[in-house]
Amino acid sequence: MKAVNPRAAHLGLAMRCVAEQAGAISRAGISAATGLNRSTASSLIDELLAGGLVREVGATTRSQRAGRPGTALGLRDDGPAGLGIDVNVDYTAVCVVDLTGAVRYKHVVAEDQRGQGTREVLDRIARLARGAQNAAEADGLVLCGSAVAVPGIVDRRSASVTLAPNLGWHDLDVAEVLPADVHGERAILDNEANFAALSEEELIRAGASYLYVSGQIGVGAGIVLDGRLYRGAHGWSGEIGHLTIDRDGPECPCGRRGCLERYAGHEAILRAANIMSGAGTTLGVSPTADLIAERARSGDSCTLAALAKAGQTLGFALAGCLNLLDVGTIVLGGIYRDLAPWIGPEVQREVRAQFVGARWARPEVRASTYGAEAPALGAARSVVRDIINDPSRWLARL
Amino acid sequence: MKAVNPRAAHLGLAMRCVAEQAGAISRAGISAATGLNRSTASSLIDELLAGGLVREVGATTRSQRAGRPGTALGLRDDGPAGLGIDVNVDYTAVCVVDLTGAVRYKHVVAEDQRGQGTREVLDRIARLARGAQNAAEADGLVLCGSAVAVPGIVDRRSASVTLAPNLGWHDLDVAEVLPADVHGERAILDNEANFAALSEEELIRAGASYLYVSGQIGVGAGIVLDGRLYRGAHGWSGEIGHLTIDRDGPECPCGRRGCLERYAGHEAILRAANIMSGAGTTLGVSPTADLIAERARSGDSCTLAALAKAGQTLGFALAGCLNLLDVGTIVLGGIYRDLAPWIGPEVQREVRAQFVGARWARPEVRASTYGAEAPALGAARSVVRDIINDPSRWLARL
DNA sequence: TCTGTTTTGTTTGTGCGAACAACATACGCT
DNA sequence: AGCGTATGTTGTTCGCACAAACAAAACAGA
Repeated sequence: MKAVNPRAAHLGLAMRCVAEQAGAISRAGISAATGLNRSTASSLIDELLAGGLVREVGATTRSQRAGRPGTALGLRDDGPAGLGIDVNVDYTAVCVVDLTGAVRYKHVVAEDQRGQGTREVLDRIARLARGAQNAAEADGLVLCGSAVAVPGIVDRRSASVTLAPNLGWHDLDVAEVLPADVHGERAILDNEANFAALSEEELIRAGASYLYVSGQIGVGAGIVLDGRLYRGAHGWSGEIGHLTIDRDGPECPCGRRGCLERYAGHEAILRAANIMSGAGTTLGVSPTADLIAERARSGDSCTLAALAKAGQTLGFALAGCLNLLDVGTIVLGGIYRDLAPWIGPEVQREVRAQFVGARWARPEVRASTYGAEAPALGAARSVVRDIINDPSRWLARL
Repeated sequence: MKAVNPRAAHLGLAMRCVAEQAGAISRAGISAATGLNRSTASSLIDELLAGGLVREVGATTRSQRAGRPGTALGLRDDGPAGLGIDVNVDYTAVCVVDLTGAVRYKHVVAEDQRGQGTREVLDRIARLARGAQNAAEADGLVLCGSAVAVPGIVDRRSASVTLAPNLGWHDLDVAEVLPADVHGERAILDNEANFAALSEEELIRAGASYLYVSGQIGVGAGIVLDGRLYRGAHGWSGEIGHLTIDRDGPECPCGRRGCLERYAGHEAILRAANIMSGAGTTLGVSPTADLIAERARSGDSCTLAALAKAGQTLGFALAGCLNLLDVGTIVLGGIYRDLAPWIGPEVQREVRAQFVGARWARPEVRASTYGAEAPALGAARSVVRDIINDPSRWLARL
């Protein structure tokens, strides 16, 4: 229940136009696309230019047509930037993304957090964040906010971690250690799978509905409907790892039986492929995913069979999700991305067999654009996306 | 990509305020709730008063406080009204709802459509609609639009039925026969379960997320997220009837095995309870649901066992949906509403056992507010809700 | 009963932003 | 070179929201 500010709304409108067709739209083009008057569009662009969000990129848009060519507009790559941090069990990743969505800085530290105290982990995060901030400033960027991806349940209001079992965290205020709240804004917190889902820029821009399936130690999903993330009534949406595949299946630590994780989770695949990594301790996610992929490439029949079975079971579960949600696309992320050459076709086949609407439309199954860096990238992008959607907030703080 | 019209947006804002707290809010209250200036709120209300959407209801809002009492505002019950039509296999229902959401006219014709030609069915719909229109006008109302609920797949753009297998319809333009498009607006079309879900006014107003499970011949669901209906990429969301419960289960007409419908669908319950209605032909939905309820009330152990099993299976399937969507509420509609005393507890128990977040939050399982009239009512309400959300469109046509 | 206080609703002026029209500019085409 | 077309800018008008002032209607207290 809030009154609208037309100027702010129109600034966002113009900004989104520039973002969507960067380098290929002029002031007149924005006028045509939005229905605003040409003079109004000019005024809005002036404000965005002065605020350092937009710049005139080319002298001409598209030639070969009669009439005066317009001056093409694009997002500035030296304006505000977003800091994304992904705290995971066996690695921590930071990245900086500019307004155009390009990655300007990236740093990954592979180190298992489980043996360490909370204080040490937080210190490392703070150090990494400061390093990213320094690098960004040296690159002419200004950090305008930060976002942290956590493998667990978060309370977005207080920006604190409610429970992250694999990190041993509960009721922890992560935002407090970050440098980017210098600007007065606290860090945004969210679940890893949710931020990973938000890394698929192209689908979001298209306003698509999709399910981003993230295979890690567990199996989670980020749900994007009509281009917007759906978090659920309590923020626990996408908990597909414990969908029941077979009520008489193997026991799961969660107390139930036959959960999807027991068939298509990371450890389940390792076990089925007879790759038991050192007495039950899981190594870093990507290394072992690489190991599985390597064995599959070399044609190891046991591994291939394990992947086929995992893909089939995953596809079966996802078909159920499709029947409920009718999303157009399924994105395979996390370890599934690297295993997509073997798992993808199985998923696709199973989905098409079980999806009620398969006769009229075929949901697309694709590998995610980014790998392990997806959560950090999605987190950083969601920061700059906030600025693109509502530039007035950024302009207000000069 | 459309420029905003602040006046229209604020008119909608004021209208929603009045709708939400009808009879208990003054101009000053709207100003406080929206942040708009008191004079602006007055101006908006003047426009709504002149347009016949709002009226001054009481002289005073709440006494016992110092200061001049405000004039309470409420929605007019003699303004524009919505026409809702529910075309089902064994009955057709029409109803008229005024701005306040009250049902002003209701008429149900129980007649099996299956033996009849498309033309005859359409003629009956047109006749019912005209009857409703006449009754509404005699009651001082003005129909401002109509909505049709259909058991099948619709194309909302063209407002035509793509496929309704149980009616024998395909690619049919239903809107053309309705009288309410006199006003230039074509009828809105949607799936039965979707409109039924929209009949839960209270939850929508609260902006809640819920799953409306509609038990009919099949089992469907309407998905409402944050107070808005989610229809899916193709408009096929909520097809939970063919979620697989047991891959080795009984065959289903859809070609798969062990679908939910085979366990918790209407016919499945009838069969399990040993109530086979006349050699396989299903009667009207509510009659047989009443029959089941009657037997259950009389303590028939076979029926009670059948209901318990159906509830358990339904709950199992819904728990999976909850893990994916994390909605706060599950609403049991269709035949499940009348059977809720026996099915509800089973569903609730199963959901709490299988829902991952059950330790921290318990999703509510409730029976739907309305029974067989829910789709028609939801359809009619969605018409008036459109006016409440954007009164400027109505005001523009004087 | 009278007065001060508080809240409501209306009136009046002011300023901002958007629409509109007119004009200047730049380019392609003939 | 001249014409047509599309772009960008400038100045004016208009709609809309806001602030301030004022009137009205209660209540509280002397």
